[in-house]
Amino acid sequence: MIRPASRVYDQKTSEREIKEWWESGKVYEKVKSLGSNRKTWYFLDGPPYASGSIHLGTAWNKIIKDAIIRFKAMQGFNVRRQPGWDCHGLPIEVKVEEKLGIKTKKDIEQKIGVSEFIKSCKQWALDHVSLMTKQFKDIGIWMDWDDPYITFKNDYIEAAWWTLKRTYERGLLKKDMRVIHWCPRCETALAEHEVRGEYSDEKDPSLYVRFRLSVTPNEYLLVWTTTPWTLPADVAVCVHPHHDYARVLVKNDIYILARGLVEKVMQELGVSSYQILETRKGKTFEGQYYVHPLIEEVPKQEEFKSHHRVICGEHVTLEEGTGCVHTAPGHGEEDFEIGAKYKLPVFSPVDAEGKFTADAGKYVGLFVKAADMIILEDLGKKGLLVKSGSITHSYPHCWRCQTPLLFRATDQWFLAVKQLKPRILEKNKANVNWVPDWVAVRYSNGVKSVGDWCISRQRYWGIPIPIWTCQSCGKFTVVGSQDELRKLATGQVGEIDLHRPDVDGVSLRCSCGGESKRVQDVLDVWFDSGVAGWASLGHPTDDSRMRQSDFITEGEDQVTKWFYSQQVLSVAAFDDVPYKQALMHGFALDEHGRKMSKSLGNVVDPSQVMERFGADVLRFYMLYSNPPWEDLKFNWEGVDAVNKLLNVLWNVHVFTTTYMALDGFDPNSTDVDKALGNLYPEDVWLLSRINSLTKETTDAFEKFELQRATRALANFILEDLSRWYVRLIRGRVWVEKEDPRKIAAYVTLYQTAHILIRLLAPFMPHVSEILYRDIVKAVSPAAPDSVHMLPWPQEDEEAINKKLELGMDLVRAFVEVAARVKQDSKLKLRWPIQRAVIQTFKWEHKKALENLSPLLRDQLNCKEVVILDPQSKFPRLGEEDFVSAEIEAGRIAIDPKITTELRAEGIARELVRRLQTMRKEMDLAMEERVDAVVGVGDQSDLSLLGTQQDYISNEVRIRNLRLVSAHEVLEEGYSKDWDIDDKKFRLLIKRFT
RNA sequence: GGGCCCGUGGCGCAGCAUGGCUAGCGCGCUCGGCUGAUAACCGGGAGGUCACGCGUUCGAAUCGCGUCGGGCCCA
Repeated sequence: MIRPASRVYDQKTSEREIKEWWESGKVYEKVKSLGSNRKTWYFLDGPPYASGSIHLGTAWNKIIKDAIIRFKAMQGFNVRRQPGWDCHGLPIEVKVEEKLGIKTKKDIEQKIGVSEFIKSCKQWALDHVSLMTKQFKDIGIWMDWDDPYITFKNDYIEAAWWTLKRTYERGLLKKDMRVIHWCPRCETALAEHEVRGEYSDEKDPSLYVRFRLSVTPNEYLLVWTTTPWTLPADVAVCVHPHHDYARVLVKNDIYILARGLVEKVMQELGVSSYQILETRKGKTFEGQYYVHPLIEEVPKQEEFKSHHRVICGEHVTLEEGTGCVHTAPGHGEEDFEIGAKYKLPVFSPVDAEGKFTADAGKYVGLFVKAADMIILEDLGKKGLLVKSGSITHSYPHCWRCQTPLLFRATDQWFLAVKQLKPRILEKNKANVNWVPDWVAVRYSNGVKSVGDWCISRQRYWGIPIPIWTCQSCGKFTVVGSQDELRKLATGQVGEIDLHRPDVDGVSLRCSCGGESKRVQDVLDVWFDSGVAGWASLGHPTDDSRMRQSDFITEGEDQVTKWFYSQQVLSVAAFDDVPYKQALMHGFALDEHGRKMSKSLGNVVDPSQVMERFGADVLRFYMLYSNPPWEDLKFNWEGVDAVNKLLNVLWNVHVFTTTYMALDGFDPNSTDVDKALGNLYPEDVWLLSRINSLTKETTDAFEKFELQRATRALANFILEDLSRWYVRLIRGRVWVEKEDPRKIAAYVTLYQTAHILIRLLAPFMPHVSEILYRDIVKAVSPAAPDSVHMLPWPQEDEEAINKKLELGMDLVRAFVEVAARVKQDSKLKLRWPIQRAVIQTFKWEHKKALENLSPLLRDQLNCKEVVILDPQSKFPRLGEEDFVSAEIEAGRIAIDPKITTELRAEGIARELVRRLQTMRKEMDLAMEERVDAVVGVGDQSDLSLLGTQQDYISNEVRIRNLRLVSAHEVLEEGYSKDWDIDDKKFRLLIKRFT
């Protein structure tokens, strides 16, 4: 039995109840088992980082995924929907350091101990996995929460090891000394992509230093730098070979600098009088020796004297500085490269903490930035400092601790991405469908500009790099699995957690007979998530473990991160890309399009939205306000609009269930075929619309244009269903007898709702479940338990009638304009009119209106409608006193004369409305009958209303209706005085029990 | 400095691939109306240099170039 739904929908309570039922009834498991022998659709979840709690962006990400997953499951696929968690890496290490109150790597090793530290990191990750899992569940995200992939599990680590071994076998893994970004606080290398977007302004010294040429005592190379601390490591000065350089005489000294910069530099140095002695190409200075400016302070530089000269490099720019670039191969990328060409020593007298080593002579023990001022002083004392000032420039910082990064030359492990690039681009182009399509451009631009990938980190909480180096022969061994480790180990390896410090304790036997020790590094976390495609399926042993994901989706920052790292590792290990379709989504910004940040105080927490509106509203809103790939400007008013939509949907449900319950409507015992034979045009129309909607929603889903789907659904619910169809059938459902035309409306409504709730299910999983329960499960106990177990609706092309849909649009347009005309003529809408004349401009439109004229007549509230051919003569204003108006499709004229009969009907309608209001105020049940007295102030109206008694009684469900003069209303009951059209009325309703 | 995306009434969006009606919709404001599903709805009104400039064209919100602002990424 269908029962009337409660009048208001309490989202929070209902959603909680539904979730509990999903849990207790194992509904998710049932849905999953439906798919077990169907075709697999492999979705891969990009693992969120398990440190904080979820924010709007993470919520949006999972909401998009969930909607698509649910859609695919309903379409009949066996959807792989395992969630993942990214658990390793510096962010958690930093949090744990804070928690333990420690600051340095020494503290970790000496105060806490690596083992304890790892334990704390693991616990931190687990705590946050469970916190975030709960938060995702609250939003109604359906994934395998009990069986996620977790990057710190042994089998996951083994998959990463296996992958690394693959890269080694293919000659893509190499150890190299490189100059890379280094965080002196975290004491580790950072990869290119970790530095991306981490530039912010930093104030640094800006100084001009002169390097004296060895042979000519008063001639100098003029050098500009913002990092005086790199001068102790300077070994050469670089000029551009093809640019002009000038020898400039200032007082008794000669300076060499780029010709094009002379004026600018002289002005900056405050030199007004100078003379350009000569201009030569940079190349001509090559090989000229200079005296290192800190030769006394840094005795080690004595060893490099043969290198202290002018070299040439095309990387030198004339945009700033002097065109003479001091070169320290140990502290700059370009310096390192040009240094390699000239075989310069890579001198880097700086340790992991950013302090000078003994090689730096007098500066030993100083933090490099702190040494800046001292170096400045020393240069000043020696008369080599020409000018010092300061500059604010953009400089990279550590993404975790905000420490300004240094460049430092160290031994690191690299993946030869440069070598792999052409293959990545080729496979990507052939095998990946990017959504939207322009992301493909963004992606390949990113790949083209990328260098080799530094995968080693000098940290603890990460996948240990499975490389062991022989202490005697230096050969290294890459281990691909736990088994292999046991086989090669010198001793017995029992149960082992593959993290540090346990793995560090395992020594291997080298083929030379020597003993191998593990390299101390761990892997970059982006390596972890990069292998998710196969690591989540278990430890691979061969190529067969490669399975392409059918679909992945992440935020736009991941284009050069996760989308990229996956492709690199997959092409390296399996020679193919690991996913077929990638949808890039935007960022969740505040309502003004600014980034949400704690410092701006504009952060909106998803739980705030849920608290006020529930999960369905949050979900629908986030998929409604934007295309997924654009940034979402979060806006409370928009959320409110969706809430109203939900309210309207619920009201339609209340309407439907109320009347169906009243009439005991049962879709299973009703003769549906007979009812379908009695359909009104508006019924046929609604069935056409719901099928058109199905088509549109499916198409939008397939293209991941989720906003198109939600907007079409919202439009249907508001415009077609609530504002139009319900209005049209109101009269029919009010009829009290068993009327086939009423049943036709119920059948139509029922069939429509049955489709609608399925279309809504991926977006609003809770409310659609309730609607399903109330109208489907209530009458069909054998139906599946959950709406989410139903198949996705397939549109019935036969039911789609575009001509009828067009006709109905025209009806609505004419009804709308008629209301305007009446209002302009001061005719109340409720008062009927005699005649309306309509003319369309096109035959096609006239044909579309066929069969709709009775409907038009009712909705125009008139006695007679004439629809003219496009070429007929249309009544002009004045000709018959018609009032008229024109719309795009045609025009309409109405007769504004109010005859006696029309007046009677009009007053009757006014009375009905007021009596209904009174019934409502009395809180009468809808079908409850009453007695009523209508007291009329005006005698002529009293006689007029005689013809309307039946009408009034019917509409208001009155058993005995008395029409009397107003002063004669004296009985007991609920009475009220009214003023209608300046006439007095006294109405009285009496309930009888 | 480079790549990609976005910029339409106070706010949030549609329209733009295939240039052409009076540039639509929702929220908000305002006046009026309707209502036994509806704390819903309908109609009128005020409110727009379609970021700006130049160009192509008979005609540009729509196409091209440039500038400015926002976002992500790269340097």
